[in-house]
Amino acid sequence: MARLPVYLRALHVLADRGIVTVSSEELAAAAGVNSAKLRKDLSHLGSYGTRGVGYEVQYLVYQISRELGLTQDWSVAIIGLGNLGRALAGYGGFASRGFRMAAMLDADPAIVGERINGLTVEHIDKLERVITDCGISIAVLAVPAPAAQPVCDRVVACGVTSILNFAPVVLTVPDRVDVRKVDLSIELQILAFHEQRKAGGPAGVEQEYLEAVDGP
Amino acid sequence: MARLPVYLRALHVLADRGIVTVSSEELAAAAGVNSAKLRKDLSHLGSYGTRGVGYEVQYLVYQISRELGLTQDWSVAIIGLGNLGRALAGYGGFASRGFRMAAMLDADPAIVGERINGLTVEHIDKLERVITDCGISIAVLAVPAPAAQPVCDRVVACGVTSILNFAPVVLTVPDRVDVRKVDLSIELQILAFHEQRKAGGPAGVEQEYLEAVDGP
DNA sequence: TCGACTTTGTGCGTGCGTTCACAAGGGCTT
DNA sequence: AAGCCCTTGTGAACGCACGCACAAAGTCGA
Repeated sequence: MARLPVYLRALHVLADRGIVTVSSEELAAAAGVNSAKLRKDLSHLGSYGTRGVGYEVQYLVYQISRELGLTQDWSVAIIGLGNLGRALAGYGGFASRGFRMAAMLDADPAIVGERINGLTVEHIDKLERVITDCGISIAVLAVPAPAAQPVCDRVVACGVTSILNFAPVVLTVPDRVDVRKVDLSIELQILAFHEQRKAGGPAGVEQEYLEAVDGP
Repeated sequence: MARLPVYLRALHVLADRGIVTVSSEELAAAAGVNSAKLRKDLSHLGSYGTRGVGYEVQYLVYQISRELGLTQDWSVAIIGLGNLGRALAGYGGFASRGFRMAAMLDADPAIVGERINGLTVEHIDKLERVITDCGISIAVLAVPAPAAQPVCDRVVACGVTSILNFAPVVLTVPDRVDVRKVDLSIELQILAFHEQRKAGGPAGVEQEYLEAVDGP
């Protein structure tokens, strides 16, 4: 389930506060979901709660981490070290969750060779060798839109089966490969949509289009 | 619908290629969705297709833009100009879609006063004035986790009703406010989950936990 | 030891989104 | 002008996820 990471983060916060036990009601509130939904989610992992008491925080952290595969380390490659790639490279939330930044690749000669977060940026020509040598299992694509599909194809050819794509394109991959997409522009557009509805829905109709195309 | 921006982007690509007309089948393939779903989505906007022919690309671009509220300009404030905030400030996909970067705010004295993308970073103490003066309707939060909720509260108090949150916390807001969350760490965790399932599911059970806690 | 209280785990009804399949409708050819 | 063919728009079935509400179960106090 896609909600497990949210629960996990809430549990980490509770653990840091020294809280030992938590009820489904409390945890659900912290995670921003319905308590019945949370209990059903957790029950799919097994019966880890104690009736009348709740869930033991540390134990639940471990169980969810194991379910998510965070008890083992995953080697991640960042491809494209522009503004966004650098932000990702410096993002602390990765290393603390079992993700190891293992390689950085870029096509720009001005960027290749630079050291970011203790890693040297390699040229993308070495992609195949770097991915194989570093045992990369997850690739993060922060490249320009036109480069995304070609780079994706090369990465997949190396055996990578998980891709996090920040480029605003729909990637085509074999069935065995998982792709998750983060599109910053789309998020803003969805907000604009709701914002507009609050303001009273789309203004103008056919007339407006004709004016926009032909002039008034 | 959350898919409209995807359709819109696909249509822009088609328009750039000089394509005048597109069938639901083709557009659906370009957007990576089922053709029936696409037709149903579009029919909710009105009957903009021609049976036997398809949809006129330019006309559809306009209709979707209008539905999404992209025919008017939205003023966006970026709060937090760390690595991620800078990446967002420099992201070209915003300006080209009717979003205007109107203000930048940060708490770090080393960052305040800096010019990024033609805008001067203001101190967060001026948040209320800047948001009011610039007519901000959408706020982008790229601040550290502990700062997110307080900043969010201040922004909401200024009348902003759309927030794009990059901080890894669950924001509490009044009902009238829309919040969209982008959590980079969660995306990676979901990929790790699927990656692990491909590799044969979670390894080890109870024994592993006891070892992790108590030592072997 | 027993009873009352608390909290988990889950069966069931509901509502939404997806998809198939087809009828309605417009263009193109003859 | 008429018929064929293509594509849209949509009715209906399916499946899934959500949430209510309750029984099972375990704890705590007397």
